[in-house]
Amino acid sequence: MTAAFTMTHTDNAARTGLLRTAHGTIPTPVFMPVGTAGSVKAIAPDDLLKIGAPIILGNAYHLYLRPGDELIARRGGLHAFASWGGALLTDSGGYQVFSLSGLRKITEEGVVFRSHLDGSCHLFTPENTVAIQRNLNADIMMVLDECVPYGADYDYTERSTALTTRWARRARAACPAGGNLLFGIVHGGFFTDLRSRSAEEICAQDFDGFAIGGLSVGESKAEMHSMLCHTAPLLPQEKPRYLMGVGTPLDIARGIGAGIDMFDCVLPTRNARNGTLYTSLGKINIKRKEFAEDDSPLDPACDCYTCRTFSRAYLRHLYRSRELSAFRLNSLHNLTYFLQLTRDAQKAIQEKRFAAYQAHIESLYPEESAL
RNA sequence: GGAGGGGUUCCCGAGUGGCCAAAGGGAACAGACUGUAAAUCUGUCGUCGUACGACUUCGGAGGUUCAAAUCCUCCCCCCUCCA
Repeated sequence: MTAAFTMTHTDNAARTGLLRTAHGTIPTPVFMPVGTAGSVKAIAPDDLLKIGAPIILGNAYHLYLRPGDELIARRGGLHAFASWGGALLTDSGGYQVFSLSGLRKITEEGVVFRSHLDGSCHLFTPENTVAIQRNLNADIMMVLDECVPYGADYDYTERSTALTTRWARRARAACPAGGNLLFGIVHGGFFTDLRSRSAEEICAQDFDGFAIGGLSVGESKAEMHSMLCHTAPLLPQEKPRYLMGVGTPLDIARGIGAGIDMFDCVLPTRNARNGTLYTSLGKINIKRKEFAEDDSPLDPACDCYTCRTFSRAYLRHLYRSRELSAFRLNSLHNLTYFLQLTRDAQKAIQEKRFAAYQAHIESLYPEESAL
């Protein structure tokens, strides 16, 4: 069986590669738009194709609750149900352990959630989250983990990370190898020795790729960066590396510099819906008065439909008027920007000039770049 | 002509003696958002001042009172009903 991942170029720690899935081969580094409920909010699959998204995310927790993973399975899986021909990665619900912390209880067996939709109780285990993700037919599945909250003390983090490791073994055991890819997740909070131990224990298992979890949970840029730089080199070279939930363009550029291959984040789509847009000139808030009569394109360097067609003044008007097209046009642009960012990074790595490229991105986000 | 109701800070609107620079909503102006409980949330929103504070404001003019958006008098304007 051919390996799922092939590294193609390197430039110091940064690398490019090809990730083979049942729904296409993905050039890395890659940014994966988030489509929690089986839809990248405000964006249809044909738009995703046009902007060159090879893979998107779904979420096991949300899709299990509604409409139900078995209902989706009866329709041929999430690709068929959502008419998405590209690759799919699903999160196990581990992030919801963190984000819905008021609605769940963690035990050795798994996590009991009270549904945020109707309050009903549901048990998520390493085994059934794999089963749910297989019902969805995700090309890449994630093991159930606990995303440790920022500020957790050493003792809590050590116990949580050990539990995530035991869960990872159970998930691997519950999932036949050779089908859908399964990724393990390294935790350890903000303690380097726990990150090292987690990496050792997770990477000793036969996963198809390895993720770094528990970053971008409220810590400073400096803390995140130092934890990333500690952890990324501990992951196997020959497997894909995925930095979960990250991040800003700057975070992504730094992640690539640290040897990460895959990223996902709600930022481009959520911020698009909240009026913050990423451009080749930096971040702008389209709501601002200064754009009221600005007839220039949103981003003169971008060739997305939004930038080719509309002025900043019009986009501001759409946003302020609560026109639904604002969500689509803004999301289309932001996703284009994030996807282009990783494509540009691929090119820079191939041409051995990634350091300069990263420096360029740093210069666009000066207020974030201090370390 | 008669009877009644009403004019509040950009808009709507609460407030009927002091706790009122005046609820609440909207608009406006900023900011946040990182494996999505998010078309969400936060701040500012009379003037000056970093702030304590000072000053001006509740249709207009006068008055009562230690104190008035609130009570009294007159005036201006708006709405409803009856003739």
